[in-house]
This record gives sequence, structure tokens and C-alpha cells, in this order.
Amino acid sequence: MQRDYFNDVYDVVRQVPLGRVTTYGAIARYLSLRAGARMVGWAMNSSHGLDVPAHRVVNRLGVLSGKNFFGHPTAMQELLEAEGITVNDDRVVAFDRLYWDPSEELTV
DNA sequence: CACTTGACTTTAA
DNA sequence: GTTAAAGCCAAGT
Repeated sequence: MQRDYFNDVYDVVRQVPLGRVTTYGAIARYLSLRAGARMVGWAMNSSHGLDVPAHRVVNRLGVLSGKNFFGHPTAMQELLEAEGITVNDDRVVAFDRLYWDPSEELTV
């Protein structure tokens, strides 16, 4: 079995509570990915068609870095707003409040 | 087969 | 405080 950490990433993202968001670095750190956060984003690129709420994953600044990859630039924002998350200027409002850390909620 | 790019993050100047 | 460079690994060209 190859390092299917893509699958691990998907699993973690799926466990993100509705109305919450997480960061690539948090996932990467939770999975101990030495690759860093980039591979998480790359994994998301392959998550198209899966039940992976990639719209809940943003960069550490709370910016919708991947909105451009959702087919439509506003799709990601629409999805977040549909979950009760306020998005302004492509950034998650109160990101610190909505930030969800897997290592905190999933327990170490 | 080698180089470039990439949905990132952190440290340094 | 803002801007620049380095670091990580994989996939595409």
C-alpha cells in the first residue's frame, strides 16, 4: 500500500464539523506529513468527486486559496456561507473562532 | 530523465 | 510591519 495519505487527508477533512474550517498545515501536522501543507492541497486536487468538503479547508490566513479550483470562483464561498460561515473578501470571518484543529478535537 | 510548478508554512532581513 | 527566500514532496511538462 502506497502512502495513501490522500485518504487520510480526506478522512480528516470529512470529520471537520459543519460550520468549522481547518487549515492545510493543521491536517499535515496531524498526519505528521513531513511533506508539509502543500501535499494536503495536492490531495484536495484529487478529491474532486469525493465527499471531501474541501471548501472547509483554507490556508492559515483563513483565505479561500482554492476557491479558484471549485469550478466557479464563488462556489467555495457559497458553500461556506451555506454552512453558516461568513466569508468576506475571500476570507473566513472570525476564522480564529471557526478554526478546527484535528489534534484538538480528535484527541491525540 | 531533469526542470518547473503548486489549493502552504515558517523564518529571516 | 512588509517583503523575500527556503523547505517540503508530488505531479505535470
